[in-house]
Amino acid sequence: MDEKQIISRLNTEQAEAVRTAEGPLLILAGAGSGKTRVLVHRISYLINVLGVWPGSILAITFTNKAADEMKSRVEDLIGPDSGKIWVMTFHAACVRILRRHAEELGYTRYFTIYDSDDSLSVMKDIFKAKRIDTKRFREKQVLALISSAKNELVSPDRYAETAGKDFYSREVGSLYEEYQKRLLASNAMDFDDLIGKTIELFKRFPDILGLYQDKFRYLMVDEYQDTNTAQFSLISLLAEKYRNLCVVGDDDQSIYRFRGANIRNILNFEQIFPDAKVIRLEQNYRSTGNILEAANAVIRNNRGRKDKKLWTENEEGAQVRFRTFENGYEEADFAADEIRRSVSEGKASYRDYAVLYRTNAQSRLFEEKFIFRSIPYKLVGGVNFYARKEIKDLLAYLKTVNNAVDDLAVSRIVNVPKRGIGQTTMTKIQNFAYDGGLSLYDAAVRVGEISQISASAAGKVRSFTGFIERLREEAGQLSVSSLLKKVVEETGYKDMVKAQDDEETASDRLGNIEELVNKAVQYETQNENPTLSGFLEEVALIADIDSVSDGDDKVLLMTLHAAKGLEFPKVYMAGMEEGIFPGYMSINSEDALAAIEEERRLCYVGITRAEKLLTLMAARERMVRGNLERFPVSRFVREIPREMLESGKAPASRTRLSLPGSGPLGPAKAFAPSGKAAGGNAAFGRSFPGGRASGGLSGGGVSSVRKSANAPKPEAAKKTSAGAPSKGTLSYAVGDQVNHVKFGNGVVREIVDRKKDFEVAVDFPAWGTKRFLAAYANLKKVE
DNA sequence: GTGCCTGCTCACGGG
DNA sequence: GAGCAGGCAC
Repeated sequence: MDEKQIISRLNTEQAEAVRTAEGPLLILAGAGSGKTRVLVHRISYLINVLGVWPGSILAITFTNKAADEMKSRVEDLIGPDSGKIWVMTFHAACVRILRRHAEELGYTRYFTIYDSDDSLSVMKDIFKAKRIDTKRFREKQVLALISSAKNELVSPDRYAETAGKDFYSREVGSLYEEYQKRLLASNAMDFDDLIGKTIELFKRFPDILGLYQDKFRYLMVDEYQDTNTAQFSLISLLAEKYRNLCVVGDDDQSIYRFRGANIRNILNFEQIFPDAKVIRLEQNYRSTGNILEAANAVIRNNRGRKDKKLWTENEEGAQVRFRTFENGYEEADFAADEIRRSVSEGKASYRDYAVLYRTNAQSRLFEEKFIFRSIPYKLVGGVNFYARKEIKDLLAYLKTVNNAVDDLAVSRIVNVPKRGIGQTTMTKIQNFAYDGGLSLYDAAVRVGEISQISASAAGKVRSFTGFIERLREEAGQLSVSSLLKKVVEETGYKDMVKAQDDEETASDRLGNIEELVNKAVQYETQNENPTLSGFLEEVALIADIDSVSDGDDKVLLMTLHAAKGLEFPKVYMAGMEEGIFPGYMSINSEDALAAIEEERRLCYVGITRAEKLLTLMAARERMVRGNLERFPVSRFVREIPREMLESGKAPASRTRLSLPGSGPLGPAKAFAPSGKAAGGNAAFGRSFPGGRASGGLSGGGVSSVRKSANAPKPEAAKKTSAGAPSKGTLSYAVGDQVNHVKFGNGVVREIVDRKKDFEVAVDFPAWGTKRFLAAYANLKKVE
């Protein structure tokens, strides 16, 4: 494709952006203004017109889905050479660099990537080991602080320095240090480390940085408004030498402040790069005039944004609709009914629709109604596939084979499925590992040297390590999927699932296992050089949204966050209520102003997803965490001038809220739906406007449901009798001194002959009298 | 050693 | 409403 062809497909501003190949460039790309089009054509221009070598281009996106889309569109334009371009997410690019240079930083190239669940497990272990009072510190909170520290490039050392005398900060600092120590010992990095360690690599080894600066002479960053300080620093380092940095973003769509996104990166780009060229893309090709006007009306209430106004040549289209309902059920039913009707009348396909909401918890009602009306849908988000227990277990086997010093993976699977290696044995192995500076796995291999472990327990440990050894030997010859299948078969994992779950759950989980095997096969076919660590890496970096494909004729259900970058002919935005959206957390937050502006940007993102028809929905009352709450209509709805909204009849609803005027809101601080602020008395917590205390709804009703759900099943009796140990005889009598693993030595005070076993009462000097069943207590007579 | 029950806590968004 | 730690029963 030559220059003329490329330019002919673009408008004036787009063409200018494509032609600006050298120097810093900021493209302010409004929603639906064709920014992917610009990026793709810019790459084509660099290669086809300027003769740039494809391997010297690095294009960074935030999701794999965006990267894949860009890759395939570039391939359409320039052909197979496109494979040489690095089009990938921040995290993937960093992993690729780190695998090559991990040794320099004290890791091996087989390092494991920890997701947030993994990080939480590590932190819980640390809390236990350091006996941290969980009333004063919370694991998640500490992790959040560590994460923000990493996003701001604050090392444990510097954290400790700046903590000063503040007790809390000092403690967090020491937890941060310990956390990093454990990750390094496990040859593991968390998501933030992937960025941070790459920066560390570049800063400590200027020659390595130089290598990549020379390689990536042309840098492009998509969704630039969502970069955090660390990511910005990474880009700056790479761009320092040749300064060919093109960033594309929209400050109005910055919605990831909570995970460290620094909106100043885009707002101050021209200060940081004074010679930067700025190009604005303000023509929208996606939405109707009415939808765009509504979006503009909402977003103009934000301060501190770059001035811009989207416009379109598209038709005005239908008015934006606003519907109110008695409750969340009616809201969901309305959308389901409309969708089903217009599809059955042949006016639309399921894939034309998306339902967007603020929180994942809101999806349930829609799922119910969609199932009830047989509407095919796909739920994006919620519990990530790779976060499911069975998937994490099986992957932990692969991780152990790949990186045996990953203590977290080892402790996850050492007794899953059950092989009789319980907490007691594990504690002994852990102590041995700790004393000798060994990994858990190495300690387990040397189980014979641990004197307190009985021969039978040691045998069980050996059969585990033997199994891993065999897998490791075969890993060289076997494909990833064959290795995975072997793990599933030889551990008896499926039998465990069938035995411990009810039929429906078991079939779900077995399906997930099949799905994982499929993913492994898919990975092998799609990669020229498939490796075990390559597969684990791909799996670690995948996001739920990545699985959404245009092929399925399904309604999409997802959060507003997940919807960024997507577009649909018809969009429903649910839960347009004060307290839901904007959420009460932002209304009540310390910097409510900034928090609500971020919510407003989220609303803007939602509105601009719609091409032809947008429906805003609100319910008068809804169940929030088991409590019935009432919320007024969202301020965002009120920010759209009345005459722009069509608030016609809502067939599913009998009573409708009248549309409130656009006057100022009442006191925002009134929201405290969780009841926390009221010192535990839930009735006082529900202080919604005009609130009536609907006490009594939570307690009794909920627990009676739980009871009936857990009614004993007929097979319960069978299970227990099968698993019970035999009674046998005792090696000690009343008055004897005995030893217990946890409580130490004590004196037997009483032995009672129960039907199946002896009940033994023992006096311990430090613990008082404890009662055990002999078969389980494993008491040993002290001679 | 393990499974089950209970009470407690937490609770927005996600790579 | 859900997930989890801790206690209890077998």
